[in-house]
Amino acid sequence: MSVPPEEAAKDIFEVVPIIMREIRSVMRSKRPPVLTVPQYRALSFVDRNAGSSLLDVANHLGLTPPSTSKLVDGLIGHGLMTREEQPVDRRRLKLAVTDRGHKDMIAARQGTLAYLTDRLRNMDEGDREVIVRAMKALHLVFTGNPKIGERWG
Amino acid sequence: MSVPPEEAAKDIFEVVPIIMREIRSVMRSKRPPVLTVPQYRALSFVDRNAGSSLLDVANHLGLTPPSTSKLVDGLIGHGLMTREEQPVDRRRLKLAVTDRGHKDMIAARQGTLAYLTDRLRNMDEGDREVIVRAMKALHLVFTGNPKIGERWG
DNA sequence: ATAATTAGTTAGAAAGGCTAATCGTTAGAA
DNA sequence: TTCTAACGATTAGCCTTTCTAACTAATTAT
Repeated sequence: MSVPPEEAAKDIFEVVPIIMREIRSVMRSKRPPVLTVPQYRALSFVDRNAGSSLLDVANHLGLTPPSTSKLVDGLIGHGLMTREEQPVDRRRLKLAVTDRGHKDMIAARQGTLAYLTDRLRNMDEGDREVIVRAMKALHLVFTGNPKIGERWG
Repeated sequence: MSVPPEEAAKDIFEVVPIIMREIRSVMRSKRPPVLTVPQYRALSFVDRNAGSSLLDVANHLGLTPPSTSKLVDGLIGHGLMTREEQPVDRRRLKLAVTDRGHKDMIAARQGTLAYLTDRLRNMDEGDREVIVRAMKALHLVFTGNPKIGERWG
């Protein structure tokens, strides 16, 4: 039986915001320290791509450069990231994650994954397989990249 | 082959924020009028459940009553919702969506669905079926409700 | 050399979220 | 029945996130 794209879109639009709210809520509930979802995403990205510029991060997060600048300001203020000048092109920043930033990022990830894992533990195993396949397909559609998981190194 | 809950959790945590960012970005890009995701969700809920109280909406959105009060204030200020007193219990509000609120909500929904549909159009049909099944399973896990789609009336 | 482009920041506004305190209404118990 | 407890909603005050517009500094191209 055929599944039109409209139907899949409807279901995604219904369910994704619900899950996202849970994720946000879990990440906010850990304290201290607190990492918001964008903060976590920024740390994670720079951690994987050492020496990223501000625009690299902005593109990855889907934020404007000013918003990203403020976000990075905050992370630096909390000692989770550093901002260096590059001799090659003095306009471009060279961002890097500090040890503490790395630790906080891992902690935030673990906390959230533990929560999600717990939610998924009692479900039908076939459903979990379907979810994994769906996430891979969606990742491809929305990023052009078929591979999930580089993020986790 | 067995899919442990940890793996599904990881994939969800990777992919859901990406999709959510797209949804948010599409909803923000329509103008005028602009509806944010929580605004859309509040309108949609009240539209389906005419006469809802503020707490009903707050529970649905997962927000505190004060936050919801502000959100509703904004919607009323833009002429998208009305707030009435109930004679039965004068503490409880009776919220309702105006014609314009209904129209804006439909427009926001259509715009977002059109975007998502477009993204999903060129994918393998089997993948779409997997996505639909995954969304239903996730909806059940995160809401306790197996049924998606009441939202759309 | 000067103009255009690029990277990033600052300024100012709006939205969205929280907790704590308050007000009016209703329900329950002495 | 009265008085107290609980409930629904708002206000006040705070902080964060995001935007757009305007700016500075550095680099590239004409």
